[in-house]
Amino acid sequence: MSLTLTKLPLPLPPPLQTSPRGTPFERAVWCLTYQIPAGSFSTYALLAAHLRSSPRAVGNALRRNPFAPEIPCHRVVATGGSLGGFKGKIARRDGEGITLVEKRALLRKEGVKFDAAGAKVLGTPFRGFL
DNA sequence: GGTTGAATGGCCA
DNA sequence: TGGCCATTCAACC
Repeated sequence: MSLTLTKLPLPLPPPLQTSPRGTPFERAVWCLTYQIPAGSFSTYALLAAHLRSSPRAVGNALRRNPFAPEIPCHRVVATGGSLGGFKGKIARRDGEGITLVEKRALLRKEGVKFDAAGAKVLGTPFRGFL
């Protein structure tokens, strides 16, 4: 599906400014993810809706995110509030990794509320994308 | 209510 | 060209 990404009116994350790598679609996903403010969260479905694509492609792009902690991909959860997949770890260039548990802890630290079970996020997903 | 299967979109080897 | 996924929805126990 062809996207009109010739010139995204989106704030370009610093990592992307210095590294113009990635496909236009991936960059679009990363830009949208970067717009999610701390203490908020969004879903794959919402990102997909804005990009006129499918959640599967969004997850694919986030998985290919070369700037794991810089781009707040941890603020993107699955529909329903589930944290979704994280493949257990996010591979970092240093070999470090962020586990699903740390992802949840990070979100909670930013102010995101979780349910009693701690498996789902509470509140309204951020959808104020440009 | 929880689990399984199929559909879908884009990227890499 | 074929296969791989950080999803989602619907149907079936």
